[in-house]
Amino acid sequence: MKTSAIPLDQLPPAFRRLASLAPLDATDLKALEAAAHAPRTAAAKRDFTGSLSSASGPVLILDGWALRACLLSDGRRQITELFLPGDIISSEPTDQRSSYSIGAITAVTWCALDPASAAPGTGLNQALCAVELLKEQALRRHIVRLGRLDALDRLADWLLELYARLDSAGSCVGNTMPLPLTQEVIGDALGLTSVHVNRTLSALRREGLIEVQGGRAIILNADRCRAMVGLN
Amino acid sequence: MKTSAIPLDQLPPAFRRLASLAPLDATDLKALEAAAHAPRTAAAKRDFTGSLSSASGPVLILDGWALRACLLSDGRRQITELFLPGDIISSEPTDQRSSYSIGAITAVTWCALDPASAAPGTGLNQALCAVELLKEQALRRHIVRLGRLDALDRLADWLLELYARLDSAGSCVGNTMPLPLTQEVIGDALGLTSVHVNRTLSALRREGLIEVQGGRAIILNADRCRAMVGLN
DNA sequence: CGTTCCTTTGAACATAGTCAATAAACGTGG
DNA sequence: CCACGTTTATTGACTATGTTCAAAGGAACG
Repeated sequence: MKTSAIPLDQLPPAFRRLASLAPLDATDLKALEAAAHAPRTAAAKRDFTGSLSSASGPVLILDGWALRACLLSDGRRQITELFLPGDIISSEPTDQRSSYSIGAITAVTWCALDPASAAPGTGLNQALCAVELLKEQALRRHIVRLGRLDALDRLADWLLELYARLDSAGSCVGNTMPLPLTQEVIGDALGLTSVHVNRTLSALRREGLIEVQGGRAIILNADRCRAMVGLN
Repeated sequence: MKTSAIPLDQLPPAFRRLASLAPLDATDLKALEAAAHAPRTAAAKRDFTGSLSSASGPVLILDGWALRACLLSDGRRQITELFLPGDIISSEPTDQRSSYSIGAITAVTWCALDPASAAPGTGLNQALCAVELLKEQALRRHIVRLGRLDALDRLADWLLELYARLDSAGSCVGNTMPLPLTQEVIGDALGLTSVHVNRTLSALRREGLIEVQGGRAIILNADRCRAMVGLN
């Protein structure tokens, strides 16, 4: 039943990301395309927690960058996750009081997947499980970053993770990746102030490790970054 | 089929925790007891990552405290999760290179659950899903703590979370809970040094908020703790 | 009873935060 | 295409929170 040899390179990033995690057959792709036929959008910088609750199944990011953040009573916030094309936003039932919210960073296109199309045994189901697993690993990794890495290592390690995720969706060119984030957003993700992010980015560039500028990041020396961080 | 009215109070903590998350019927309890009939143990302070791989299904902590930690190349470590009685240790396939390990804090008793006994639709399945969901929420919350709370708030918020988890297993007496952790372990969980944990614990006591001593913690003023932290 | 691990405390230091001011980039409407 | 207002980036000086190093006192355990 598997029509293999789907031309990965021609898929849009969101589908390509999923296809990179599990073999998707024609049925899976048809289901994805059907879901993507009823796309919803969220404007840049807008909270769209509310619109998500209308979705019955898993929510798939088709395009754009989104985040989950927690607001503190003094106005500061901590971003716990970024959602890129191909990512799934899990529903988080009940615990709505805990003041987590989903926001769009850039303009975002998303859709709800039909639970039936991701029934156990399908490639799509495998892919969604893999995404979920990766997300949990990413949460743990972020805990390690925030708990034990200083600003330089934290930023380097985090940018490398983003590169890997974007690359698996085919969104990177050479060692360059899109990074449509202000330094303030980066700070909110990494538990730093935007001022300190700015200084740390300068340091990364000065060291010839990573260059961030104009909505893009260039990994100048991945090996040296990894050696510096000392994780793995 | 549901034999309701199971006397919660008489269940051992691990079962009680699960029963608090989903209604368990006699079949569920029988399955749990069967699994617990083949208990495995890990000595205090020992790594038991290896023994877990022999388990075919979900691993349930029956007794004792365990942790998942990540070791850095310079010897420091970050604890990402604590596992208490009633918690499930998820398997983490493949990604074994990432140097996460499971260790016993106290002596630990655990068992592997039969996947069949937790088939979809059973109460046990619901309970396991609920545990998994709570764990993911705990990971996010910890990210917020590490990213945005100072040592005092971090410690207070974390101890309150531990209290809630222990209480749902029936392990607390009044406002007192067991806390078999050295200040070094607390530091590794919270991204602090043991020295600073010590000073911060003094501050918590001085403020009349929480008292930690001799393997126990007493929540002196939960409301004031929550107000101070400013999360939720 | 001695050894080891854990806690407690002090002093000096380091990393990151705060406040503030300026410059650059961006978006919008003329 | 330019002028203007707003957001974002950059830099400096100062402060604060947490770390490091070191030493000493307690508690636990064989």
